Amino acid sequence: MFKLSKTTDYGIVLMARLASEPSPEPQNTRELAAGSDLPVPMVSKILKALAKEGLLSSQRGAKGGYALARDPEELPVAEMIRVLEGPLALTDCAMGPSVCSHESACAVREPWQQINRVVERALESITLADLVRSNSAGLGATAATLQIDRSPDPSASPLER
Amino acid sequence: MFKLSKTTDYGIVLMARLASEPSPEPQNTRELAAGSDLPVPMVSKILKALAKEGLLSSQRGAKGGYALARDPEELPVAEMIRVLEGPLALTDCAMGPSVCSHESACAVREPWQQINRVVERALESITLADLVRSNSAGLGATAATLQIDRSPDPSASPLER
DNA sequence: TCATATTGGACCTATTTAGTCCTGTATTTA
DNA sequence: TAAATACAGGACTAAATAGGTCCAATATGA
Repeated sequence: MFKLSKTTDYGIVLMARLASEPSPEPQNTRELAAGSDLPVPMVSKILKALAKEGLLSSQRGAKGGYALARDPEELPVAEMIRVLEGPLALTDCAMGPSVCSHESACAVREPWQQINRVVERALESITLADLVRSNSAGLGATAATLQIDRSPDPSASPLER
Repeated sequence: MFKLSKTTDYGIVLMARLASEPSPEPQNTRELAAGSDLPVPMVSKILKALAKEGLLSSQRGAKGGYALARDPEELPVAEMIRVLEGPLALTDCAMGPSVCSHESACAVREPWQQINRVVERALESITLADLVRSNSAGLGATAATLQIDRSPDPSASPLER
C-alpha cells in the first residue's frame, strides 16, 4: 500500500517524544507507551530495535530507560526508516545490482532508481529535530517545497548532499 | 517494507512498454507478458485493473488488446501508483482527518503530512513519458535533484504546482 | 536482596500479497 | 453464422508479512 509500517510510524513518534522532552534521565517503556497511547509490548519491541541499532541508548535496571543516542539535528528521517523498515528501496532494482531477476530485460530500471533517489533525498533532508520543531513552533508556515531540477548542473541545489 | 508492490511495479513496467512502442494496434496480454517476462495471469489481472481505472483502453475480441488511454506526458507516476496501490499516504494521518485514532494525541502529525506532500510532489512531477524517455535516450545525465526549500516564499520553486 | 527495567527470544494470528483459474461476454474473420 | 480470439469479472489458494503478546534471563539501583 506504499505506506510505512506501524512499527516505523510508532518508532518515529517515540523518537520525537524523546527529542521534544530532553532530560538527563532516561525514560522507561511504560512512560513512553502511556505518553503516546500505544500498547506497552509493542513499544518495548520498537525501543529494543532502536537501541540495538544505536539510535537510542539504553540503561537497565531501576531508574533505567531509553534516551536519544544522537543529536536530533543530525538524525534524518531516512535513517530512522532504514533502521525500522529496512533499506529505502521503492523497487527491487533500487536495492542494488542483481537483486531483481528481470534486471537485464527491464526497460524502466534507470528511471526507477532516479525516482528512488529523489524520495530518499527528501527523507534524508528532514531531521528528527525538524519534526519536533515544526510541531511546537510553526514551521508549518514555511512550507517545504520540492523541485525536480532537470538541469545538468547539480550545483544549483544548495541542500544537495 | 516501504516499497511498492509487485503489482504496481509490473504495472508501471507494462505501461512503459506500451508508451515506448506507440502503435495504432492494441497489444494483447500475451504479447505484453512475453515482452516483459512476466506470468500471463498476473499481467492480465494488472491490465484489467488499469483499464478499469481508465489508464488503458481495451478492445475485446480478435485483434483486441490494450492501448494507452492517455497522453504519457500528462500521466504522472503518482497517478499510476494511486490506481494500483491506493492512496499515496505514508502514514494514516496523511490520508485524511480522523483516519488515525491517535490523531489528537499525536505530536508529529503535521510534519508527517509535510513529508508526505514532499514525496507525493516528487512522484507527481515525473510522468510516464519521462520514464521511457530517460531509458532510450540519456536523461540519466540530467540528474534529478531535489531540494527542500524552507524559505517562506514558495514562488522560488519554478516547478511547484 | 528485592524491586525495577531492559534484553533476547519465541510465539501466534490476521491481513496482505502474489499468483492461479474459470466462466462469461464482446469482437473479428472466415 | 460459426469459430476463434481476447477482455471482464470473479473466486480461490498459498505464502509472506505485519501486528501484537508473552516469558525467562540479565543488569542496576536502593
